[in-house]
Amino acid sequence: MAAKSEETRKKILEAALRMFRERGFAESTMRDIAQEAKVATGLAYYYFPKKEDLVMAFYVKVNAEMRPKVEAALANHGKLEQKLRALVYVKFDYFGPDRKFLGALSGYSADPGHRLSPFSEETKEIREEGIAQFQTALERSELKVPEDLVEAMPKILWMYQMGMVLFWIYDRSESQRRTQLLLDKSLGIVVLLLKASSLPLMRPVRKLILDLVDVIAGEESAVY
Amino acid sequence: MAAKSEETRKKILEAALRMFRERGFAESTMRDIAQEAKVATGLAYYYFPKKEDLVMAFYVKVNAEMRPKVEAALANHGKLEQKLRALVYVKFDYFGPDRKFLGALSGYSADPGHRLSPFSEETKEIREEGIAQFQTALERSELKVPEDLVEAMPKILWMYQMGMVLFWIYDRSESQRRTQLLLDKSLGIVVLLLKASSLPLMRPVRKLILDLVDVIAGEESAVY
DNA sequence: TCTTGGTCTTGAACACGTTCAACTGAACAC
DNA sequence: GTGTTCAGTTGAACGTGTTCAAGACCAAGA
Repeated sequence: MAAKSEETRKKILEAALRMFRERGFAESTMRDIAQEAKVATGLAYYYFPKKEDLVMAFYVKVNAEMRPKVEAALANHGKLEQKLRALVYVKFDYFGPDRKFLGALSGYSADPGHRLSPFSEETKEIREEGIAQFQTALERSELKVPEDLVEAMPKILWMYQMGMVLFWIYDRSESQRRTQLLLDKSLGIVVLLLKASSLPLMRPVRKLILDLVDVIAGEESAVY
Repeated sequence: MAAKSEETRKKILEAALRMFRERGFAESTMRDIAQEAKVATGLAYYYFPKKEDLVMAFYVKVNAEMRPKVEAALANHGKLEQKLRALVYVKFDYFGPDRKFLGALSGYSADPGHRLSPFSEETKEIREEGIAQFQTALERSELKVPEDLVEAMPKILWMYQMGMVLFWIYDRSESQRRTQLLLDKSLGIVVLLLKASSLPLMRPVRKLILDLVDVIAGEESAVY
């Protein structure tokens, strides 16, 4: 029965996450994790070929757990600003207890070649789910996004969110007050810019931005 | 005599850089480096307590070697756009042969807590020298930077440069054509925005941006 | 010349991520 | 029942970054 195997896998993952939270990523050795899960070292590697894979599993787990809250945040029509704020806060809430341990990881975040990077092939599914959230947020908002921006806008907003999360992870101010501030100040600007972008006058500016997005997020691109 | 010691240090550093370039950072073991330098493993650690310290030494070395070229690029008055482009190109030229090996490192780039990050305490000196370059570029340009932006503008431009370099490092397109494109498209925008920012009408916008910069780059901040 | 005190230098040892050959036991075929 | 297979499991072993106790070397003082 596959149940037994699944059980073991779960036991190891849970031991790992417990340990990551308590002491941090680097400080938790695979030996300790295996011991905590009461299995041999090798077995941990049987289920998670790399230590990083434990982190990938963590991403997936948290992502799944967040889903209902995200859906709640997007449930009905409403102001875009509030929806964006809500989306970001769901992430802060769920990653909250792991902020410190995420910090240890996010060295990788800038390297799109690294599996744990939010821009990597391996995290593609999670990333696209994230982008889709912003698409929904836009659709259910008071804003009419210009036709030519419809495709790029969710990506841009997702990027904005990643920036916020990254800043939050490294924010050493008490209760991450700085992130709070940054979010307050920048959200308004983002929405304002979005509104302004609809003006007919702005057509050439939109073209410019789209070109940039194309280069940055394009097919054979470095990032994404 | 300190000369002997200096000699040994240099020998080790050179062996390391040679090896990093040939096989990459992760692939060069400290044992190999020491052997290549014909010393015991422990001695490499005597001069460079961590493997990373070899990289720090590399930063410092390249930074020093770049200085004359940078000064040449900034020598006389001229168009800002050209100066900015020149500054970025000096970096590309000097880091060119090491693009691949930089990629292996720049995992760290997002983590301001990591010594090798361009935002860390350890790289402060290099960073400030870089920011000063942009200050000079602004001073010797055709542009009159509004009083209230004088302090922040060099930092913003330095950030812009870091973005370009990061993108370049990960750019897998042939001859980094994408970076080329991005630079072409974005430089114009940057200069345009800078010019537009001088309009009296833009005062409140400037205030907004300065607030943002304050939060992001402020004292007890995460970044910087 | 001998002693001393410091700077250099050595290689073995340690902890960690990771690999692997060997073993166990349950499911299935006959 | 006996044999076969294979997912699951074990712990020893390997290569890596890093540490460290011990020794070599050398300049300066006696």
